Amino acid sequence: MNSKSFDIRAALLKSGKEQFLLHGFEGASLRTICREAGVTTGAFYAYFDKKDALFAAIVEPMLERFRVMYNGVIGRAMADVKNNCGNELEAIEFICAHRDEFRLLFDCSGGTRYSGFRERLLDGLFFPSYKACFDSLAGRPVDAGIVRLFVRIKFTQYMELVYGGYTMEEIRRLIRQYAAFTEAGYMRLIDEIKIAP
Amino acid sequence: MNSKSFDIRAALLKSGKEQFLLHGFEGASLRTICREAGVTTGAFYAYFDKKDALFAAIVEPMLERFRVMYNGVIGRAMADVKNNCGNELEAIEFICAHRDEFRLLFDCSGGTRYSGFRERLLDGLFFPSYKACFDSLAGRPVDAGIVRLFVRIKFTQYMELVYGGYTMEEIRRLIRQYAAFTEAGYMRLIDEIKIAP
Amino acid sequence: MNSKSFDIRAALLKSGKEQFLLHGFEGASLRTICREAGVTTGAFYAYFDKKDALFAAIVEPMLERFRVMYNGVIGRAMADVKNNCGNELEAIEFICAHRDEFRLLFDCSGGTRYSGFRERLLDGLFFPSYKACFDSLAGRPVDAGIVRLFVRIKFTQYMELVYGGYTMEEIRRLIRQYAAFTEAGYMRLIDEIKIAP
Amino acid sequence: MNSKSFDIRAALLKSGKEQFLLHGFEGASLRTICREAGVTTGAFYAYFDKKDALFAAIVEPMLERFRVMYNGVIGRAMADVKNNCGNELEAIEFICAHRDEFRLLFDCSGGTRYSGFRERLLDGLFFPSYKACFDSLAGRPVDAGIVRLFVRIKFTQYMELVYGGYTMEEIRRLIRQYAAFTEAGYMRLIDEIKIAP
DNA sequence: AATGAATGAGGGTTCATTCAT
DNA sequence: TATGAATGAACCCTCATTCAT
Repeated sequence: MNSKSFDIRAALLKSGKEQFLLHGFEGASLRTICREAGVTTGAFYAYFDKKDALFAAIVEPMLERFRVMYNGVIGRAMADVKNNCGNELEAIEFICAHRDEFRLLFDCSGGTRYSGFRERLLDGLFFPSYKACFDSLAGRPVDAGIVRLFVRIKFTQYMELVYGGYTMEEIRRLIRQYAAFTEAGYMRLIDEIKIAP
Repeated sequence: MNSKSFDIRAALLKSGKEQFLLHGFEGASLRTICREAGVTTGAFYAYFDKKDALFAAIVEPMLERFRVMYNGVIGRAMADVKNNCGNELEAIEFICAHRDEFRLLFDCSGGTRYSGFRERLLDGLFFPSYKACFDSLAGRPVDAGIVRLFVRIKFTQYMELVYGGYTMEEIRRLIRQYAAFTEAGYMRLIDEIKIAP
Repeated sequence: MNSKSFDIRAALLKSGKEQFLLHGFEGASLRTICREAGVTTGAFYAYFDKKDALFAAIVEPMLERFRVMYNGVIGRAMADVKNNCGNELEAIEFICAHRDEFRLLFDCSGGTRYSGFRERLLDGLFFPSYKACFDSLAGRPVDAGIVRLFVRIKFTQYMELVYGGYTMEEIRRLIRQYAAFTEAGYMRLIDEIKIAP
Repeated sequence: MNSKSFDIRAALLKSGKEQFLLHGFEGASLRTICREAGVTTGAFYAYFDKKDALFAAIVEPMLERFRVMYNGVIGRAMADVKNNCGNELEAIEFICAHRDEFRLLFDCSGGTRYSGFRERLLDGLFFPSYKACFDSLAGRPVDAGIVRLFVRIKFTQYMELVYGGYTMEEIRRLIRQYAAFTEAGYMRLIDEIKIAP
């Protein structure tokens, strides 16, 4: 792969990302993607098998690292659930650094192999790990519904930060400010989990 | 408009809502919509100018009432910001009662004039009214960023409830339960808004 | 279906038959078929689901009658195997009357649901019925290989008549002339089948 | 042409033959042919002008020898038309030895310059030589139709043997067996040619 | 001699929209 | 008012062929 083909591949990834974000996977036109990349439609298929492969190539490199990272974060969060703020910040920073890719996965992946990614992530990855975390904290199985809701709300809150149009610097500040809002309530939730059935 | 035309129009609105929810605006086929409504494609254009007009006709009646209602809610919330929980519950009940239409606007409106509805709602409607509310409470302009975040987070929390598959009864219970989590922090936020620059 | 749509359907069947015969099913272009029929490509799909459905619509009506007729022919041939010449003439006349459709099925059906039609016809329909016929004549199971060969050769001979560019009148004459050639040998084959192991 | 070019050319001929047999000339992909040959698409055009030239290069060497051989066979058949069975066996053996190439010409040549090869072979080569043979035997012009039919039927019979999945040994045996069927009738045909107008 | 990226037309198919009836 | 056939552009994708390297 010489530097020119690298450029074309990169240009396709770039315009693909743009078009998928604008119109969703199915709504985006390969012709437009190619035109924006300064390439004919035929050339596309020298780089990607199908439309779906372009989408995958945009998100997969990030996903690889996300999977690795998330396992580390969740491990540490399990070990120290009260002070998992630092760990979560790490995760948020990662997501912020790849906010486009996550938006692709959440909102623009209909018709790809990643369709339903958000639900699988929440119910298949975040929920089980948080459930285990809370169960361990409470010393007993806590209500699944409340955990599920907690996970989804926590997650969407972070997504608001990510998609709110803030810079990473602003996000760091907002999280600090917001901690004032959540910490007191968070402590109460932990207590309630420990006490209530 | 006789009763038959009314039926056809209603059938188109119904099947349009179904198909838009299933496949999004751009993904939905007008032919399928017409077939499901038991109507020919030609007949469609006797009732609606274009595909987009069908979408608008589905959401607009609800939007009219929502705008009216929201102005009422925000007025009362302004008057009693500490106990706006009841007011918000009214709004949530409205959204729950029209959750399909809101989901159309949030997740299925790409390609319509309502594309980006969520952002416009948050930044153009909710944010200004909450900002005014908080400014009035604090007696001075409070930090716009923290208000904007507050609005977005509060909103997404409610949306999780609305789209979490809960019944209205469960939602009421969850909001009460969840209040344990938010109240303490909420009070602190109010304090901070009152005190901090 | 008004007379105009009937015309278009008929025109599509006609130009489809022509193009499929010229270039085979896969080699034929739907755009060309439509152009020859004086119709846009989009219109095609008002009459046929897919390219394959056009092919099916061309051959299926004839096939229906062929199946019925063949069962009749084979029944009579079984009853009077020595003088089945008349029966076979009936079959040949039918095939001649639909020689284009048979050529489609034999030589131009790659890629359609009828792919391999010739082999299925010979091995699945003609062979079993001739085998039964010969077994009954000989009073014992005759060699399957010789029957299979007999069937295939007999069949291809007839196909030569059909595809030889002869008129039906010429074919009748040739079959009569040709009978002089085959009859003597045919008698010997029957004898051999009766005697040999 | 060094040995490497020879290898590449040979590899292209080999994979070309395979792909043309599998998918027909038009259905076969030049890219696949090149990939199977372990060669880039660009390299192909160092050896062949166009796709069609590859097809020609596959069948032409065999065709050259076939034409030479056929002229010899027909010469001897002319000299001894009654016992031309041995001569024909020679032709069949040749075809068997190159059955792939003949199948390319008969069934896979649509779109090449050899399209319609079978008809040209029968009407342009076999028919005239058999016609001359029979005219000479009868001492006068015999009916062209009956000769044409004779040629076509004889040919298709042999082709059934060649493509029936038999070994050369089996084919020899079947021809002997089948002679029982044809000989008697064949004699009558000769007589008829000699006598009838 | 050989590469393989790039072309651009064409493949089958679906689409929102129009219009003669 | 209502039809539904017809349009023609656009969809994703594959093709034989070319050409700068």
